[in-house]
Amino acid sequence: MGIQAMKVHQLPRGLIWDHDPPSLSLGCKRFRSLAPKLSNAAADTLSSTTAAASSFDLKSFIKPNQCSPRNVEVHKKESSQVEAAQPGGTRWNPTQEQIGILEMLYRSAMRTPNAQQIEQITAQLGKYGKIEGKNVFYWFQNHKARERQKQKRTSLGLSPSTRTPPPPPASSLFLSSPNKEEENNRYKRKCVFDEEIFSFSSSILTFKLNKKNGPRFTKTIFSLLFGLKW
Amino acid sequence: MGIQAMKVHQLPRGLIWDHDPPSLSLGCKRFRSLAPKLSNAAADTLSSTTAAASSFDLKSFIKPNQCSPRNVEVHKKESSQVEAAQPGGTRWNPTQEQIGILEMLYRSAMRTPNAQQIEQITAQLGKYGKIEGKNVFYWFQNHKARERQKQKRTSLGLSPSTRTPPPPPASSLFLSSPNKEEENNRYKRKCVFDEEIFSFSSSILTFKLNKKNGPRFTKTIFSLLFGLKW
DNA sequence: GCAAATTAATGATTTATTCAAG
DNA sequence: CTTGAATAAATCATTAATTTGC
Repeated sequence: MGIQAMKVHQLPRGLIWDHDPPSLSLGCKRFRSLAPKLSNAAADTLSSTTAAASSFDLKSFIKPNQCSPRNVEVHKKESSQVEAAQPGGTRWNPTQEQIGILEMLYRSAMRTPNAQQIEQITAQLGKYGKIEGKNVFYWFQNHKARERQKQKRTSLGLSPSTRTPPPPPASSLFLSSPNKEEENNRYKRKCVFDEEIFSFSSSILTFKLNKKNGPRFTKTIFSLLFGLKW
Repeated sequence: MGIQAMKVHQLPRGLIWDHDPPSLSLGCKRFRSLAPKLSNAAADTLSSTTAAASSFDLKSFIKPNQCSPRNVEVHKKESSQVEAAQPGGTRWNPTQEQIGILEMLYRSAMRTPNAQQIEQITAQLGKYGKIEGKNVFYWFQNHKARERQKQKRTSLGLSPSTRTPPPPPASSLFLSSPNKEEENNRYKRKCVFDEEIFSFSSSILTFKLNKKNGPRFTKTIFSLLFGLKW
């Protein structure tokens, strides 16, 4: 079994935003001219690292802690509504045409469009309303995730006996996806992994070991076993 | 390096980000003239949604399932042209200067730089070696995550009394059975546990873990060993 | 010493989770 | 409640360190 897993890895994926990760700091002003005390220590470090780097203008990058998006417990908004790039609408509000096209693509098996595809889709959807590449990116991510979510919840509700949703052994190899998405093969679900490990069933561990490095791990474990001194 | 045989191909990672169609289509033909049945349904949907959208060129986006990066069983090497740029440069390999600056920024409280900041940082780091915005983005993500990880593990090892519930009864040391579901719930920090379990394959890490967490791991490991079925 | 074997570190990618607008 | 947006966690994959057998 181990060998079947020898899947060669996949192709690289693109981040869709060229130079524009989805605005990572929502309600954060830029503070470009701010020079926190921290910059001193940092500057020292820099000089100690390399002289050349000393030309780096640290101050222009320093950002106060408060800007850390998720950690801010307070004022998220009053820090001025930022650049307010969008006059009014803060987030993308897809039109029916756009949704139609996206769903069509989704049904057509598209799940994780690459950079170029996103570009093209965005261009097309742009005909029906304002849109950015990241909107397309997020749409697919969310759509995928929520489909999985729903599926999980459904299966859970339908089979209450699923105490241990058997990550079916070898047999599943031939039974998989008569009707479902092929994405099952991707990751070993975390929860499943945990469960099995915790229950000491060993099957997962064995599987994993076989899958990843086969004999080598087996050897290691055995030597460990025999060399244990507890 | 692990298994040589596994190394089947190396794609030009760096390039694909710009406008990389070629590499992404590796092993996947475009089928641009192909009109899968799926597209029919999709087209119907589309038309039902809006007539205007019908001008959307679905076919140019259709992608066969096999093209899903993670599932692809590629065999290959480059489809010729493509790379050219990086002779073997698959992933970003930061220079000392770059790392120095990044760490400096990190110590200066920067955690999640926004798009503009990333742009600036990239520009600066570009002086010391090839780099892209995504590298900066990822660096911060990883650095953050791994700091958390380390912290969590450390706190777990150093202060077992804080969170770690009463260590399992000694008597169960070798008797753990796959049925023990309660025990599963006792450990809340799944990622940590995963990590540790995973490290089981490494003699060195196992030693460390054993040293830090003692009995709990001893127990786990023994249980696993007795359950193994090679 | 050195080259192969192995481990540790970390860059890159995808999934899970969370927040909040509407 | 739905869902766009964003971050955190998990995972995969490649490279650098390090160890090991000659």
